[in-house]
Amino acid sequence: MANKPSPQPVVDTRNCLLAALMPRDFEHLQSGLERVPLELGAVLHEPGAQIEHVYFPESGLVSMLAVAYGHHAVEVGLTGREGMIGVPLALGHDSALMGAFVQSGGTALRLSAARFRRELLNCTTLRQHVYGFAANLLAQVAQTAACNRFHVLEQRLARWLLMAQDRLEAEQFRMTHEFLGHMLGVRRVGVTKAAYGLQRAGLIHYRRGNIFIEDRAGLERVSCPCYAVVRALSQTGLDTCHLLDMDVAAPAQADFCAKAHIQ
Amino acid sequence: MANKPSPQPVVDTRNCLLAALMPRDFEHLQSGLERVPLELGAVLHEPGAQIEHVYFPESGLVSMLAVAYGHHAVEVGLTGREGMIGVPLALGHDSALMGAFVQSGGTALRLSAARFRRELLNCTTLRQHVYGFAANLLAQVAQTAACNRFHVLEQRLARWLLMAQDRLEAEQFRMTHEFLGHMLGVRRVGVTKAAYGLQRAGLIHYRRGNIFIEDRAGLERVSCPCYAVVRALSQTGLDTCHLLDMDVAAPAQADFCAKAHIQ
DNA sequence: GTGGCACCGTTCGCTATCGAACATACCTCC
DNA sequence: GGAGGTATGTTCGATAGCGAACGGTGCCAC
Repeated sequence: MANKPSPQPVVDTRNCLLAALMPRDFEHLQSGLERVPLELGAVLHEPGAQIEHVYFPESGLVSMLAVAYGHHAVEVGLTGREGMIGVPLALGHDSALMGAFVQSGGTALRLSAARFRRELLNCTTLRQHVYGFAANLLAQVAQTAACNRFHVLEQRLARWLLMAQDRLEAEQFRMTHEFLGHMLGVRRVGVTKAAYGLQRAGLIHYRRGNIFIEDRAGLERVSCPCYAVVRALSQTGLDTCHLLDMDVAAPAQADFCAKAHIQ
Repeated sequence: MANKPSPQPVVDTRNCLLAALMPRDFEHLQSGLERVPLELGAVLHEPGAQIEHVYFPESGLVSMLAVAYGHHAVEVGLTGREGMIGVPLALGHDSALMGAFVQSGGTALRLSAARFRRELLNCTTLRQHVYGFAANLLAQVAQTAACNRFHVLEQRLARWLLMAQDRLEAEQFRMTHEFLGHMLGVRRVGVTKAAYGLQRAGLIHYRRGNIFIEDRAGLERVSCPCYAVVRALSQTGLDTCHLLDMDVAAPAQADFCAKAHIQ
């Protein structure tokens, strides 16, 4: 806790979990890492199937999906270069609990499942960051569950766009209404209506599969507060590497329970 | 991995995570453990607040809640003696990510946050079981998110009753429509209608806050498959201590993605 | 340039659930 | 044995989203 010389993270990758490692640790890991493209639409993990590789995205966007038997999938988690795909493995569970699906192309570093488990045992820093991300993911998934239950589509769409923009670090990205519908668990038609609303309000505009964020602050206003909540929760607790230089005013967390008091 | 004499778990507690420890480990832990009643309606954790204690239920039922700002809470996770309350702490996150609320009274062993973190470092077995439960929880929360989005109330109610029965190990338990409404994130009236449907079908019957499960197999039929899915996922991977002597035929997991294929 | 396709816009009838009431039955306590 | 509280039953109008369909429009390939 004293003022040790602050560790110089290796910046050989843009993935936050790996970039936070000490040079020594990262070098040790390097022989197992393989840089692979994340191609749009690729399925990284099928739910229930054995995990072969874990992925550390460096760019792009990966959705984690849960499937309601007989229905479509919904997105329950979303990560970019701040996280990883394969959290269950770190928890000792060798099959995927959620589907993982590339939403927006990029690259990732991947590691075999066996190697990942070994490294996790050897490297405290890696373990800390991976578990920190696991906690964030749990928070995100839980909030998404509530959000899916209560908030109307327009709010949820705004939230999704904000989350995507944070991770893609761009004002514009490719994303059709059809895809958004799959993520939000609604029909394409529903997305069109909601997106039209946001466009009319001057918050976004879109055109043939390209979405442009026009007014981010405005989007934050119409989005459900789940956006800010997840962001705030992910900043408390373990000080993990964080991609976002956020300036969000943390919402009043104190009265969550008051608002939802049972009885 | 060889045939060591199979470890004799201490059966000093009915909590599965703790009961799975070696005698030596459990004894070491004992000085920090305190048996406390879980009183119906007690709030064990407030979301966002510092975690003071972790709880290992021995009986009773604890819900984990996520709050949609300005709305009610929904249950995103449910545990009894097979799990614990305070998973984020094991992941290095010292504030609660979800609310925790006693649904049905019982007792728990509790441990201070600091002691828990220490023991977790020292005891491999504890770590394995806690992380295994964390994985199960993640799966449960993710599935609940999808379930809340897609399935109709009657199915979800049936699922909830099954989960509760598994954990309470009884055919009958106290539970009003009002409470169920809070758990499922719907109005009391909605629960009354759905429950009435289940009662007419001879699957349950209820009376002034007591619910009796009459036909478990029937409930499993009308419940959404999320019930079986979560149960199945929690049985793959790490072989954690499991409360349930289940005979469920694992659902066909292979075609999850096929059903939900994104194009 | 024209055919085909991917993407977006719109409509219609339908259903689950909502919010807000009000009505009834049972249990407990004095 | 009545009073009051708790638990369940019922109703009414409103609405978000569903499923299915069809129409338009810009882009690209041939």
